Amino acid sequence: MAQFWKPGTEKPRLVDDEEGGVLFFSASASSSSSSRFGYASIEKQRQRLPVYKYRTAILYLVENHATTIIVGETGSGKTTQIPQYLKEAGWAEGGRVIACTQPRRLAVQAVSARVAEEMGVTLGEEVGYTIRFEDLTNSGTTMIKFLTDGVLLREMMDDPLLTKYSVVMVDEAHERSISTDILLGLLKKIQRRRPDLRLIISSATIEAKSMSAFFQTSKRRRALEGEELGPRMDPAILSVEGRGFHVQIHFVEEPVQDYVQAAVSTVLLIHDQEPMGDILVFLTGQDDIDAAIHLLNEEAQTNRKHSSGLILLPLYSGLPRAEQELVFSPTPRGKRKVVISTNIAETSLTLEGIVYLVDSGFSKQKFYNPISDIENLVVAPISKASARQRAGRAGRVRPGKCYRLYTEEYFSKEMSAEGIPEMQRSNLVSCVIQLKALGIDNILGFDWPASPSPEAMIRALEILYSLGILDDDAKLTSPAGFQVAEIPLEPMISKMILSSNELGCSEEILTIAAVLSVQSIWVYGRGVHRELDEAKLRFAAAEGDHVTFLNVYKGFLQSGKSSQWCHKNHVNYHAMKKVVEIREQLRRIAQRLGIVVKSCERDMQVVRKAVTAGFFANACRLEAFSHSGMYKTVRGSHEVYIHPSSVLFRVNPKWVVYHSLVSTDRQYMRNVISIDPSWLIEAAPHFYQHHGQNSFGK
DNA sequence: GAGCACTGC
Repeated sequence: MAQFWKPGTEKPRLVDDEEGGVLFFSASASSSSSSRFGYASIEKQRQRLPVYKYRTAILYLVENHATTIIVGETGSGKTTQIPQYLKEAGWAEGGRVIACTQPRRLAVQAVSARVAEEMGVTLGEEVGYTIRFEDLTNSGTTMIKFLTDGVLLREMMDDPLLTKYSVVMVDEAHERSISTDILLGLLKKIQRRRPDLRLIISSATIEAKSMSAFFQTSKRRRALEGEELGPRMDPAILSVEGRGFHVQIHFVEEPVQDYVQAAVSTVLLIHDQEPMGDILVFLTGQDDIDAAIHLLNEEAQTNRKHSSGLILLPLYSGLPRAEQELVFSPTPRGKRKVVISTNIAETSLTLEGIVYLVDSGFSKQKFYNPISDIENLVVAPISKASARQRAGRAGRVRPGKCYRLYTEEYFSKEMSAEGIPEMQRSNLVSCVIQLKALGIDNILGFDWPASPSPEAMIRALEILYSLGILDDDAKLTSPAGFQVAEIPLEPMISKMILSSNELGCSEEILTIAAVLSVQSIWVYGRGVHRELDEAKLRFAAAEGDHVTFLNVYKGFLQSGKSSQWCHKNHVNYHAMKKVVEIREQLRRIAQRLGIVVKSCERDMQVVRKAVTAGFFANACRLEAFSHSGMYKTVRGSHEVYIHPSSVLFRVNPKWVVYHSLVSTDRQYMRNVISIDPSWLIEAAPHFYQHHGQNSFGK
């Protein structure tokens, strides 16, 4: 056991040649372990950040290149400093604005607050931010604006050339979210019309080359532009080192059979043999995490000396807020904290004090099959980029150790360098409608950083056509198409809202739309399934989950939005507050679109019709003679089941539509409502035209 | 009979 590990090293930093006119600054390899001193002035602190050494170089490159790619490791200070350098160099003069996008709302808020503090200004004035539902900027005074990439996309609908921005910095571009990829594609287009616009793409090492290739304009274009004044069109690449400490990498010598068991053994091994310091374990989901904690607890009972002093903390998004926050509490003296986490700890939140890292090499990832139109969540191997990111989590406070539960040979020979961009793993309905709203007609010919499959594109176009959002020429219909594009929700939900106007149930449908937009309004946790089921029964509606949501919402309002009421009923208080907030936003949007907000009172049939009008593509029929509750999708005859969390579980109405599928050993429909099949033909004659009368018989 | 993570006027 003691010789389980074979030390290895991380792949060295990519230091590349200068082919194709790409300028490359290599960072010095110094292990920057300079410590921060307590009372240094903000200015001194800023100068100590690794990125400070590159201030002049960055400003030079931005001045002279249309696109600059910054390869920066965590802790380099690039996100907070570069926008300030740009402002100091005059890029915000004359009413122009410097934009910096982030993939996450929380990051936008945190970073903008930090920058405002460093500049000694009030947040919302010179430095501001915009996220969905929150605009803390002041047009006229805001010079540096942080925003989510999705918000910047929305801004393009009003101002396609982003004329008020002088520089757009796309941060964390290596995460390759759908909105980042759309944004990169559009920014490249804008550059041709606006030579004055500068782009900064911040990316992890491993992605820098493909980013550079993407922004490289063709030789012919460059020859044409060569004579003109203006920035060079070829991208520059600059590498900035981070502030992380060295992390020693260990691989297993033989492949492991069971990564949960291996993770547990490794935690015990570290606890046995290594000095104090907290451990972070990456597993794939709640199941794995609960199993690992169970095994470690068992160990604690049978072999006390092995595991005494371990504090076991699960971490995943579905965990109630209070339990999530335990991972941030300081470790008591003489104890060792073991955080067992999903990918949430890889990007979304940062744990301080982690010294040991156990990497299973797997995560749950979404995949999309355009033929069946089904998105699956499956356990899949992570990429080298992810492995590297995970390892880095162990070196934030002092040198750390990373234990990888896969072999070095597997890492170097089989693990893919980078993950598959989300664009190539998703249903593209939302993406297509956004591009259409931005006036991009030739979607199949769009210049993407990573092209989605034509099948997925065609499937999205087909569904949008059936929803009446696109016409025969694949243009947005008026008014429905333009209205759906305005609503910041999944197009199927937006369509449901539009239909509710005609059906006279918009009050109810707005509530349902808001509930479907939050993760879950229920509190679920280990060992409380039965209590949750009982609580649900108090609200359960025979029609299905959507109508059940209406009952919960009504109860919540009647309780005076009480957190105690939520606790008593296993309802997630934070989720319900968000529902109220989103619903209010949707109500305003609906009114702006001319929707009359009206209640259908007790008539749930119209509510079900409105849901069907949006979700007809997800219609399923119970298999006759099936006692196992097996359904088949009307479109593709795929085998699906009602999720056990649904109020219709075991009720099994003959016809249902679902909101989403989750797949484990089976495909489970989540959020299900019973319908009458005749509504399907009413809602989408084209979609179901090839089905004869018989297939809809009762 | 049971849920990776984000996000949008």
